[in-house]
Amino acid sequence: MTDSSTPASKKLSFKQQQHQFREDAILDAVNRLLAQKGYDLMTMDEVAAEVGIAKASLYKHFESKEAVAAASMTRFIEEALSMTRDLPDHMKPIDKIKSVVRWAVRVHLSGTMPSLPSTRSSIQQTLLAHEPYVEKLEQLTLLLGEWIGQAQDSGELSPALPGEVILYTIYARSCDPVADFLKNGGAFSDDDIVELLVHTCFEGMVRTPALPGRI
Amino acid sequence: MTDSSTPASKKLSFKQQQHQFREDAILDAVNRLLAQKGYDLMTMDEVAAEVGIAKASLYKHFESKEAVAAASMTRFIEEALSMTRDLPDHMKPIDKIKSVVRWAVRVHLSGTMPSLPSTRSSIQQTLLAHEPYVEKLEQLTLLLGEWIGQAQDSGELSPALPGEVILYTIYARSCDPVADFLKNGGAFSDDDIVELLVHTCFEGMVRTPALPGRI
DNA sequence: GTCTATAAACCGATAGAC
DNA sequence: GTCTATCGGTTTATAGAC
Repeated sequence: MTDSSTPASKKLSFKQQQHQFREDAILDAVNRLLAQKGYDLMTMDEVAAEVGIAKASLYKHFESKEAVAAASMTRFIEEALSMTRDLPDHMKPIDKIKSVVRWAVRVHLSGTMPSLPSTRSSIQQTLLAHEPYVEKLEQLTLLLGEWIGQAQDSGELSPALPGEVILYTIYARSCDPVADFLKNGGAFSDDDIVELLVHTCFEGMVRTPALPGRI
Repeated sequence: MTDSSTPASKKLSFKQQQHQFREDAILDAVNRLLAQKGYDLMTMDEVAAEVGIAKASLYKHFESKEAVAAASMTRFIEEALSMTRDLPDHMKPIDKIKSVVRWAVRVHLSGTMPSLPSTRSSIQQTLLAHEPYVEKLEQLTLLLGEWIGQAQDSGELSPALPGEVILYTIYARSCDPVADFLKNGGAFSDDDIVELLVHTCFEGMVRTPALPGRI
């Protein structure tokens, strides 16, 4: 179904290209709907309507609602992983970590962040049983964990905080509802919101002595 | 329906007491289910089963699922407001604010925090049209806004941060999924989790010069 | 593969007996 | 007010024609 491996040829046939294009369109729609309404409120009728095909056609590409959501989330994690791996080597660990959060908040604001860390979604356990997703997530966690350790060793992140706390906080801030509230308020640009969130995430809200006038 | 005003008598009749008791039991169940699964995944069958009555009886007390959820949320906000108002006057504004967050995280960890700031829940707009809820929420916001301003004036909170950002962050941290992750991890006690969350919320995750050994 | 039409399950809400 | 039984609507998933 999602098998795009064609051993002995670099180019895909026209039919395969069309198939791949259609599947990408489906995943785009799912991604958008997951960001807007979350898994439970998203219906397959909506997905089909947004793609512009019949619902039955949808089930020729993916065998269930859970499967299509898992595929969408997996594609998203792959993007996050590839973005993270592409960060230049010369950056300091703390700046790499901040870049990841910055990227995630920006994606969130653009309305294409599937609601990841919602313990209250019925897809959570399905996702944790979906190996491609878990695998990529573990690789991302490994990479971030390394940088967190380095940043703690160099004193850029607090060594007194358990690594898991920092890791979970980074993941959680990527879907922080504060971004939605501020965007709905309309008083700030997306760039402002990103910087405000990254600041409160890493520096907190207390007065820091080294602060200049603005933030 | 929720009319408990009996003008000329301090005591409620037995029937009224029983009615009130039953309604409290319903709201308790709704509160628990809202915390566990959120509004959309909560079913009226579950609520009825948890209370131990038939679903039709539920509808004698509340006219709809939306109404019963709104009543539960309103009762919760009233508790938060009353807890906030009861904070001793001699406390510094920053400590009052921290106390509110501490209380909220503790409630969250106890499994009785209805999922408030979920922009992706279908009850959000219903709630904002429910006057008793909005009224209490505004009073709470007013109180917190005052303390935030005072804490910024005295330099305990960063004056460079817009007040709305601090306010929204306080609300958001009360339902932070990080608490769930850490609790599921099992490596920390509830007290530990509360302190870790409050710390990252106010002090951030960077190394603060004034830090002693632990946190 | 795509469509229309429909089955099967679930859920919010109600009817009517007691 | 509480119950059982059921309606009406929605949603996931599929059958079958093209």
